[in-house]
Parts: sequence; structure tokens; C-alpha cells
Amino acid sequence: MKREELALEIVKDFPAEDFRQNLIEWFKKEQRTLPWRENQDPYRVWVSEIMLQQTKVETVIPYYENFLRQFPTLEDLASADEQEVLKAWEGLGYYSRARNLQTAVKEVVAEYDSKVPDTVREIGSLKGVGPYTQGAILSIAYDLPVPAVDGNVMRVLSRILLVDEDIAKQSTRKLFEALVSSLISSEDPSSFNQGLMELGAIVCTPKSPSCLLCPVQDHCRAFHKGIENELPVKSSKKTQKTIRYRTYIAENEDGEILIEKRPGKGLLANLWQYPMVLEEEAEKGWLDGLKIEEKGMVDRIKHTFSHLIWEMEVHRVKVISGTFNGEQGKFVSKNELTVYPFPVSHQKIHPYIR
DNA sequence: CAACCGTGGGG
DNA sequence: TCCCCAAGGTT
Repeated sequence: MKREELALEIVKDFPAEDFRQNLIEWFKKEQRTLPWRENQDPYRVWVSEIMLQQTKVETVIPYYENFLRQFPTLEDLASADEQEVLKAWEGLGYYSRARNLQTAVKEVVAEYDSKVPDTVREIGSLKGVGPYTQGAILSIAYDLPVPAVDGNVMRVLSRILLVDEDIAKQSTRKLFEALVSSLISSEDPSSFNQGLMELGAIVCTPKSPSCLLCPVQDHCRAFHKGIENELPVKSSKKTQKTIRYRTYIAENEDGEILIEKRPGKGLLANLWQYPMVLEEEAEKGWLDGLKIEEKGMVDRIKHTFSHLIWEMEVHRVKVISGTFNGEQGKFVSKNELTVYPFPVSHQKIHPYIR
């Protein structure tokens, strides 16, 4: 069955008008007070949507408030120094979001007279703005009836409409976009989309949803069948790979510590760290061209990313002589080290070393 | 498509 | 400890 036909089949006999009314009324009454809900400024909505990608509301709030203080307008962000933008993002993760956002904002200044475009085609062409974010901005900032399907929406609608497609698969999002398109309010698409997400965030939660408090309980097929905990169907991700590194706290005769800059692409792009070498490539007595004197292992650090694991042996060494062959390395004073501005997360010289 | 790209918190 | 999760996008 084609996707549109399947969507029509699913919403057949569904009381859409009742559902819309209950959802929107609930949202207007119960929505949380959040800094990005002060007004409909497209720039403010945009920033919030980027920050909220894969990130909890409570985490985003302080970052958002600080970011808007530093870059109050789209023009301010467009003309800002990239290092400052990344610094403001420090600790939020997924740092390409920050770069893409600034790139896109610059394009809006240059190509759209500093006005955030209001069409799917134009806004969707901006860097970092995908299918979800374009729908979110268009509906929330411009009151346009466009689907904004995120994880919340798929969870909520999979229960209400009894959809058992695997939401881990990218293609499934399109089915839910078709469903939302047929259900969305033309009167208040903003409250409809936000209502679905808000419901997912505070009532229709992943584990033990609060069905007794749900404003659309009457319309929920999963609740009526008592299988709300079986939905949504989501295939589990596979286990992460483990990479072993040796990490050096390398001190020279002046008491300075060596740090290196990571490559400009890939994981933690451009972030500074203590020099790291793959464990199997760690040479005794040498570190990328530097002759060193081993002082002993001082710690073992395990850091889990979303898709891989680092296991690091931390060694303290004394630099005897030689020139560092790493990408970009330099010695900094211990004093400078503790406050090294960018982009080490949380004011630690190495994000994963205390 | 599936892999890549962070981080912090909850169960 | 381990797994899952959170207003996803890019390649």
C-alpha cells in the first residue's frame, strides 16, 4: 500500500475535529512557560529548534537565554566571530549545529534581506534545517499548516492511531507527516504541532505514560486496547565500537602542558585536547616526534559517545626534546590551561579528563 | 538506508 | 553498570 493510502486508511473513522479541539485547548492551558515562547520572532524560534534537537528542554534553557543575550538578532549572529558562537555552544554537543546555524543565518542576511523565509523550499534549503525544523519554524513562527514530526509526535501518534511502523527507520517519518497533514488544524497549526510535542514531553512519555491525565485519552486506540506501553515500535541501535587511546599530560621543562587541536571535520571537530595516540600506535619514549620520559599512568578514563566508546590510559610524561609532529600543537601554561577558552567543554582542558 | 555526530540524566 | 532517551541533520 502506498504511504498516502495507508495514511488515509489509518485516519479513517478517526474523530479528527474532536481530537484537534481537545489537544489545542489542553496545550493553551497547560503549556510550560519557556523562553522561546515569549513571542513568534522567527529567529528566536529558529535558534530554539536547533538547540532542542536531541537535547532536553531543561538543558537548553540556560544556553538559549545566554545565546539570545549574546546574539539578540539574526544580524548579530551573522556578524559574530565563529569562535564566540562555538564558545556559546560549548557543552551542548553536536557542534556542527552551531556552525550550520551561523552559516544559514549569514545566507538569510545575504539572500533574503535578513528575513527568515516562509516557504518550505527556501527554509528547507538552509544549512541545518531539515524536515522537522522547517515545519516547526513555519508553523510556530508563521502559523502555516505544515507538519513538524519529531520523536514526540511519532510516539504520540503511534499510540493514538495504533501505528506499529518502526520509528527508528527514516522512512517512517514520512508516514507520520502524511498523518499530521490530514489531521493538522488550519485554524491554529502552531498550537496543534506544539501540542503534540508538549503532550509527548509531559504526558505521553516513553515509559509509563500518564494516560489518566491525557486530554485525548478518549481518542487513543492504544489506551483502549491497553497496549500504550507496547508502542511505539523502535528497533534498538547496535552496540558502539570501542577505541583505545593513550592520552598524554606532557610537561616541558618550563612547566607548560602540551595540547593539540583536533581535525576540522568529524568528531569534536576543532576541539582542543591533550594529545591522544591510538593505544596500539603508542611508542615507548616518543610522542609524535617528541622524546619523552615516562612518569607513569595516572588514570583510566572511559567516555561513551552516542555511537562509540573511548577508553583512555592517561600518562604523565616529561618532554625531553624534539618537535611535535601532530596536526596543531602548542604548550600552554598550567594557569592558562584551566581557563583555556575554546572549545574545551566545561572549562576542563580535556572534555573527558577531570 | 545506515552511519556519523555529544551530552547529561533516568531507570 | 548499562541501556535508553531528548523539539534531528548530514553524508
